[in-house]
Amino acid sequence: MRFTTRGKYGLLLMVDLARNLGQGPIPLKSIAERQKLSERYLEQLVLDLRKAGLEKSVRGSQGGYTLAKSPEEINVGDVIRVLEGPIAPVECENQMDKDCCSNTDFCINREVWVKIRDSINDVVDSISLADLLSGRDNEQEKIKIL
Amino acid sequence: MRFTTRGKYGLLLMVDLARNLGQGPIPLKSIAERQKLSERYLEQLVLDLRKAGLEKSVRGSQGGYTLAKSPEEINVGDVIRVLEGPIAPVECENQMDKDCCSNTDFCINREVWVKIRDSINDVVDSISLADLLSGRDNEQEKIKIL
DNA sequence: ACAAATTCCGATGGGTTTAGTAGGATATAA
DNA sequence: TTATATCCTACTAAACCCATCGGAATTTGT
Repeated sequence: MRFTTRGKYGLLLMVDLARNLGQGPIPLKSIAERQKLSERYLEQLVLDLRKAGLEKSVRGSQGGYTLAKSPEEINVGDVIRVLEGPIAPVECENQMDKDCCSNTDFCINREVWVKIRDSINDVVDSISLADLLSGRDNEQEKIKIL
Repeated sequence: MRFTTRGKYGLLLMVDLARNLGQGPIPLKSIAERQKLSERYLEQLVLDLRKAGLEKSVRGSQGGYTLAKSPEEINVGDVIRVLEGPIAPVECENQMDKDCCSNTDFCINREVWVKIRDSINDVVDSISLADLLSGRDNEQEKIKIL
């Protein structure tokens, strides 16, 4: 039950952009260096993020990327779903919302998968890039861990 | 973000055993037929489930498997963690509970991964095999979907 | 004693996915 | 015109998933 590096790196990328807001377009090279990731691999991620309307790009020398919206308006869930696809803990996603197969054991278990899906979506949709930068919940988190 | 078929099939297997409780040991062959799964593949899953103490086996003719505990005492989370390993949405699990790397962007994002992990564990630990059989939450679920 | 059923266990293999790398086209600033 | 970047597609090595296979060990029934 893992996200791939697409989601992991993509969120790093977006947080980096959010932190460097207002400095003009940020070239991928500098992000790759700061985050110690492959620039070439990040290229593929930003491509999807831009197409999804989460980033804007400026081509050519002095070019780079900026967030297309403010950090408050971009949720972690937006980023992750673009890079990882829709969150669905088991296959049969298209039917996960339907009452399609109510007499099999799979659909007895469907309750489990639906609840997992919903809980993950709730978490990622409740955290914005701005939240991450401000560390809003970090203290709660530390209390919980200790 | 998917579980593998191990978790999916394993839960089917356990629900099947729970349903056929009190009928003596259930041979894998009959489970495989009912659930339309490969008996050979299920073999590998029950091996782990038995070693983890969730099932008991009886070898030889007329043998099979039974739940090692009552369906009320077995949570979905028990089953899934045995078959899929610990729930951890990104790598670095061993350190996910520690305050190990507080100055990197990864650990700014750690808040996200920790919350996802906890929310999944909360869901799967709150549902027992007995809950699934009784369909306790199914009505809530249908209301939510419609 | 023997045959059938069944679990136990390790090895192997084909297909898919992941995590990049590579090549080259296009656009822009200086 | 050169250097810097993004854009886009194709490729690849390694890992992982989903089984299948062969055969040993155990138990019941005849």
